[in-house]
Amino acid sequence: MSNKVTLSTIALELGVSTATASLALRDSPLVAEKTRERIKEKALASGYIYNRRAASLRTSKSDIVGVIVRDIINPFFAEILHSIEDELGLSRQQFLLCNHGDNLELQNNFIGTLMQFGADGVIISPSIGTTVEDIKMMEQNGLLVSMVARGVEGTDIPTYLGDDRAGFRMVTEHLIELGHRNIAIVGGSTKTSTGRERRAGFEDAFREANLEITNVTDIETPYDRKAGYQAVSEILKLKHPPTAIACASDTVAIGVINGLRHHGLEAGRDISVTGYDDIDEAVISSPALTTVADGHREIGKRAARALIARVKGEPVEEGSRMIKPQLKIRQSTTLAAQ
Amino acid sequence: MSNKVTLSTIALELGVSTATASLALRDSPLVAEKTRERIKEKALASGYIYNRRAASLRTSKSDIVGVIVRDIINPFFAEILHSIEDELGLSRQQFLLCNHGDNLELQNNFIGTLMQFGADGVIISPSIGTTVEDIKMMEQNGLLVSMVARGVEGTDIPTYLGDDRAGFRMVTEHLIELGHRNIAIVGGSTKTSTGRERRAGFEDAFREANLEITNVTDIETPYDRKAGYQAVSEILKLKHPPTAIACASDTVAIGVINGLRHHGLEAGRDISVTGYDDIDEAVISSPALTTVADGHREIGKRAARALIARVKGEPVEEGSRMIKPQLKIRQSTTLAAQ
DNA sequence: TTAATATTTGAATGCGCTTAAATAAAAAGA
DNA sequence: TCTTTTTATTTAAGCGCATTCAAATATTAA
Repeated sequence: MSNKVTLSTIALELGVSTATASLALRDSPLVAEKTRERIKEKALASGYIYNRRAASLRTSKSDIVGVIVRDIINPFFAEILHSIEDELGLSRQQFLLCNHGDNLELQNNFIGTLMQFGADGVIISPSIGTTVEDIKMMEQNGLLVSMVARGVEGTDIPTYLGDDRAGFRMVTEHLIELGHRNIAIVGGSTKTSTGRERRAGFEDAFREANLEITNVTDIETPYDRKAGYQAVSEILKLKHPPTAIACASDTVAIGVINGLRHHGLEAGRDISVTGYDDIDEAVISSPALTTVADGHREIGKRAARALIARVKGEPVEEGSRMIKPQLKIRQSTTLAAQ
Repeated sequence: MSNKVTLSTIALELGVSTATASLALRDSPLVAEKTRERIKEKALASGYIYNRRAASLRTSKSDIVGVIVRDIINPFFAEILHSIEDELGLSRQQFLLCNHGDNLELQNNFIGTLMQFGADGVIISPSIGTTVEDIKMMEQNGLLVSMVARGVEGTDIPTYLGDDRAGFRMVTEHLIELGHRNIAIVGGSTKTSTGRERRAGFEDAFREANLEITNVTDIETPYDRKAGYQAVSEILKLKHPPTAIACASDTVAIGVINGLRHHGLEAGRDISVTGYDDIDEAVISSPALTTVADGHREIGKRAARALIARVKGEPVEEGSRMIKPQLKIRQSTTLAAQ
């Protein structure tokens, strides 16, 4: 183990001051070109490693941000994380990750840890139960915030969302056009704004079509395949089973499709199933999923950009913080059986 | 923004030294009970936040480790990450994540960054091309290493792997028993040890059964659904299409199943398909996937534990670093058509 | 040649914490 | 009462870097 080489090691060996060395390594114009080269060369040759902790202690900037999502196993969040990662990489920020799993305590513990690390900020898809006070507390402690996919009412923190109401209205309209009147909703929770918005979009579509909602089964589940799979048996037990199932996410929809198949039913032929999100998998699953592209990668990117801007003290890019959804009609929906 | 309250703020207000305050907050027996309580109370009341950067500068321990995997979008790694996260949480370590995507440069850049942050160690599933020197360099710079899912030949760094050779032999034996002789292999790369091991296991099974391998198509692809989906058309074009497709991962297998369905073929009826890994999704996909449980969550857990032990200076738990695989026979395999 | 200005470097300081060594205070023993 | 032990607290010295600000040197103008 080579003895640690620090700035002063280099400075000493070269007979300059640490100040000069520091400035040289950061390409300051205050230091002569020749000196700079000598210093940089020496640093490289002696295996110098910049100590960010020391620098950070001095500058009170850490180049660390927190990323908090519900669960990275969910492709929705995994894909968002990817776009965040890309964006952070561009400005050389690293991130500490936390899956809160809608456990508020876990989330807030992690936030405390972020503050201890002197994180510059946090990109968060907040847990159910997160309050305005939680957010305020972060900002007061120097943790800049940017929110993604879920918001918290009553703050003006940059928050990037899909337009769930509009999106869910779109799928519902599509199903109505196909003749479906008895539609089950599977997945999500009315404890989240997202869940409520989707329900509202559903009702919008019916109202717009001058139809009464006579028969709606609403099953709240987690956003995963298994939940969708299991919901099927519940649905098929109903006195009047639906002719279409509108899911709150693609993962749920894929679970539903598999569950139906288990019961001998094929989505897109015997029954219609829609997803939501348009994850990578949607287009290659079978049948290819009719779903809504909610721009989740885009909101991830924008949330990251907003945070970076805030950290740099730049103004946050103007423009809508809500992404327009797009209906993707594929093979999992079909005409309602008469 | 309240002015920063530090140890010395508290010490000053209470008329004690910062040393006492520091010791008190960490429950040192060196400080009187009454004093400790006073200090803790004050700290709480004044909103004191422990500054880890300062502490870390002093102690040269950061409580940060790096986690490097190929791609977190892959459920195999996402599930491994989860078990790592759980394990790290138990000893209050945070992690910086990096998806290298088999880009060596990206990986090594990140490793450099970890050193700058003074990370205690790194849990890595190394990129293709990682050399023994790369690993040595990390250790020499104080970055303790523990490897998972992939190894690097020629080091005695704790490395936790599935037994891919044994596992792939198991699926192959299963397929042979079902009467399959013309089996295609899809996914993976012989550039990785994993890829080579699987191929060896495949050959083991044939040799053991005293069969010649007369007809094997080996398609190297990334480990994702799309790759599996696309490989199908290639396979179906063959003069002698296989009666079974053994995939290198469950994700590939699911892609293959969907691809087959696109061509009107149903896995588990017209053709057999096997996966590998036994990710959560395997059991609820349809048909439920015949696959090998390779204990990936377990190796994640063990790799994390090993690293933690090393960081604490404790001996690394003894015992095998290779997990015994287990064959999971489900519905995606069936007798070979005559 | 001198004065004025621009360029380059160095010494000192502090960021907030930990820790070994030193000191002070209290308790116990003689 | 005076030591000796024991217990409680403080002093002081960094950890490695960035950042004034003043000093030294080089450059130009007068």
